[in-house]
Amino acid sequence: MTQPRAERPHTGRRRNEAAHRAILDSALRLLSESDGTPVTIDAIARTAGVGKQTVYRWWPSKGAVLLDALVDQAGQVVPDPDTGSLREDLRAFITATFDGAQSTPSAPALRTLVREAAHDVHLAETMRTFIATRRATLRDLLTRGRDSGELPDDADLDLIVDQIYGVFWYRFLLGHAPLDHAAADRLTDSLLGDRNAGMPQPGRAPRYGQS
Amino acid sequence: MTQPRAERPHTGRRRNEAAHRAILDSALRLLSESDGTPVTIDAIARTAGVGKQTVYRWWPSKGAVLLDALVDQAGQVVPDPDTGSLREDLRAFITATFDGAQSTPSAPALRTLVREAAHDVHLAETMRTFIATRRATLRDLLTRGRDSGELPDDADLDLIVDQIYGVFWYRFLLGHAPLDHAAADRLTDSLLGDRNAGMPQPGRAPRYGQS
DNA sequence: TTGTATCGAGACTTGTAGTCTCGTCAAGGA
DNA sequence: TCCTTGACGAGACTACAAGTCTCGATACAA
Repeated sequence: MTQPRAERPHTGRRRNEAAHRAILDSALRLLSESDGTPVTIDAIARTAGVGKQTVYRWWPSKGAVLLDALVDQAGQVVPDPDTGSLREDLRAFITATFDGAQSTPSAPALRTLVREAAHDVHLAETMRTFIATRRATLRDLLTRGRDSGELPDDADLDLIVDQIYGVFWYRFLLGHAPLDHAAADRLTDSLLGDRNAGMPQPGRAPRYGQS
Repeated sequence: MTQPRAERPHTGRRRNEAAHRAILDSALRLLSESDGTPVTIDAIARTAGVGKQTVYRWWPSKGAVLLDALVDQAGQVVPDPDTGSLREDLRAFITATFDGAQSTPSAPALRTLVREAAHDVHLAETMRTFIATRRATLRDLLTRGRDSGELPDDADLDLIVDQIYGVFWYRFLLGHAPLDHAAADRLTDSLLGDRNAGMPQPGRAPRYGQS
């Protein structure tokens, strides 16, 4: 794992940042315009006015380009609301997740990306870590809620996380049902108990102690 | 849509049922043994001792072969318990769904199949209808529960269905958390209210009337 | 000016789905 | 029995996409 860069500074022509940007832009555009058919490297390079080798000089695989394009525009902003109320935090997180995937022009892009990930090991791995940060944030949010007594001590946080992301991906990929604010609200209430939304209730007071 | 078969009975050699079976068996075996790499038609035909054209004489695409192989061995048996208790019915349905996908040797096969479906329109469509029958059964089960008052009238049945299948597919495909009986139980309780599992409780009595 | 690394361009290799062709084989009809 | 018909195994072939390789041109620094 020697780094030759440390020995000799750099000679020769520098990498072209403009080409880098053009590739990302083309990738994102093609991804957005895709009707489900996979986006090809040839198409990306051609529309970016760039040689294929240039693409592979910056990224190791097609999947890496596509994911980078999407991340680049979506930003790495993970919502992490902290209003003091678990219910409000959760509602905000779910709403932001739903909105984030739908409002941007990247919805079809993200769908295409998932399809590509099914065959691209490199992309699948990168996506997993991308998703993991969001899962971790959500889990922290739930942990706060459990510590404050808004969730019972024996609540299965992983199951709650999976119910949220399960519903999200399931509806996002199949598109058979909406991912709107109403759905976010109902999902929140379903997970925290929908009969007493926001209202304190004796039978549900915080419990300290192992079940 | 004329049926020439009605005019002239049939002449020539008949289709070989043995070849048909051999293809399905080979497909299923390769699917089961697959480590994630896609199963090729060449491999199926070769291990079945059959020409590629014979495969395409029976099925329109690779995906059709794979799905048929899986359906053939899994059977079309959709669990539909009716014990009189929604909670028990739901628990049984979820447990059966979890078990069905995992206990058989078809778990890796099903995972591979989903990956293939990402690129095969024909397969994706067939799979959608396959899944739809299961969704419908689950929805009927929930409707029974709502009619009997075990679910409130304003319960979002579609959301419950999606929570169940969302968690199922999410965990099945990612494999980061178990799909065991404990998980099925917790999911059931989460959806019906986990604080009073099986016990009648005044504050949660069935409510008739729109919210 | 010269050495070096990147550039655009495109030929090339590899792998796979699906088609086409060929000689063979089985089944029914004449 | 022989002939027609259509399925059979085998494999060549086409189409297409990922990724590699090569080439002459170009930009930057010593």
